Amino acid sequence: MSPKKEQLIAVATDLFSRHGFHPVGVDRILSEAGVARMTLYNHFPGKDDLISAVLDRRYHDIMASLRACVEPTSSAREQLRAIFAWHEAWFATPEFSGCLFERALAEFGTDYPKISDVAIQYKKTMTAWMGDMLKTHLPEQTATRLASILLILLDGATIDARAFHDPTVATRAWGAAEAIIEREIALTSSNPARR
Amino acid sequence: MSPKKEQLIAVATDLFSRHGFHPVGVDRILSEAGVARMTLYNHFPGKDDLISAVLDRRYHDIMASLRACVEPTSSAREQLRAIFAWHEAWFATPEFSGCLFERALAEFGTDYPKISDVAIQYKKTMTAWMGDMLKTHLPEQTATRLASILLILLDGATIDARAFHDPTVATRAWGAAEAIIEREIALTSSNPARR
DNA sequence: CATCTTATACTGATCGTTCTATCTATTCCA
DNA sequence: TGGAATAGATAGAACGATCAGTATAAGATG
Repeated sequence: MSPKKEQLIAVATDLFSRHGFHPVGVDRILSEAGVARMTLYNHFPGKDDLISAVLDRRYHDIMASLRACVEPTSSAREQLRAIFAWHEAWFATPEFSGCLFERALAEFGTDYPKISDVAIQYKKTMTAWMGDMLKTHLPEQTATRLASILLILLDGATIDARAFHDPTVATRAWGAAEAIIEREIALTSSNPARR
Repeated sequence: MSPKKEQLIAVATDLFSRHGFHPVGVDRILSEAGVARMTLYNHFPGKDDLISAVLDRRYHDIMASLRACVEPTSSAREQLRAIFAWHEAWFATPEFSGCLFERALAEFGTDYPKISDVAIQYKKTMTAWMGDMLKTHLPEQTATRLASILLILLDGATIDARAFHDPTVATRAWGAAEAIIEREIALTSSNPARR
């Protein structure tokens, strides 16, 4: 990919993260990236598509970073713990400013599919991934329901970590997740009929 | 309060809820409210203050609505259940479009205190309220930690309910909350030394 | 030669905000 | 009861700034 296009995405990601999508104008991205106006419009039909590209990039980066943190050979619980730990480390990052997908959803709603689709896909992918981990210990239906709860915990933790500038919410979220998982496993194993 | 001011807040609330804060211009609020330009600027120094007033109003409305749903004489668990049920009913509302406080935080971050303070105050109030309920059954420190988890669950459920257009996340969130509370109560009562 | 990037000027629209001048309703005093 | 004073609301023009996007032509790189 063109280095100019790369830099546009990188600078746009930084600016959008710090100030939001609407408040950051094309002009600012251009001057901060040191790129000419027409170069942007040669690579992207419009600002919407730049936003979309930023979210796409972010999606792949995050998934790659997450997968690198999760040892596929370890137990399901260990893998889930790694996901929550990844979030805590992320929250503690100085540049942490919430989840870009959530903020895109908050600013644009679900009316701009080009933008919101990535955000929703991210949620679905995470839920499915965690669901797969849980299915090694739990019946499918239970695992799916539990995964949706884990997503709620991760999303809620991300929101509150930003609002309170407090990375430790991830620890409490993981504590809650562990309690729920343990309870469900205990219920299932003590009552094999549920399998 | 002046009826014109009232209507400005009402119309602005509706438009902000449906489209976000940045995309809705002053002109649109004025024309939709049938109010003259200068009338707005006589009541509010600027758009920021109108947003702030909208959030303030929302804060008081929500707290009043919540308090009306929570029977003060019933048990702590019943009160908490009522809070989660209130959220589920809210999610199922046709005009539900996420939490306006969260969306204000997402759009403006914590750099505009006039706007973000209300959002953060709402979170703190909710946490303290739920913490007080839990303190009737649990030691203070445990109750505080648990309340922060309940807030995570409520915030996460609100986010996901909007993203997936699915009000039932509230039910799963409450199931998780119940599990965590039960476990904590069992732990405390079986080990009085923790009191 | 061809492709990419550059700079600059420009479009038409919209942004939040201010100004002016007129209109309407209430209030207060004679 | 009548008339002036006051306050609030009105319409509409205009402000300078910024918005996303386009046009054009020269410069760079291979």
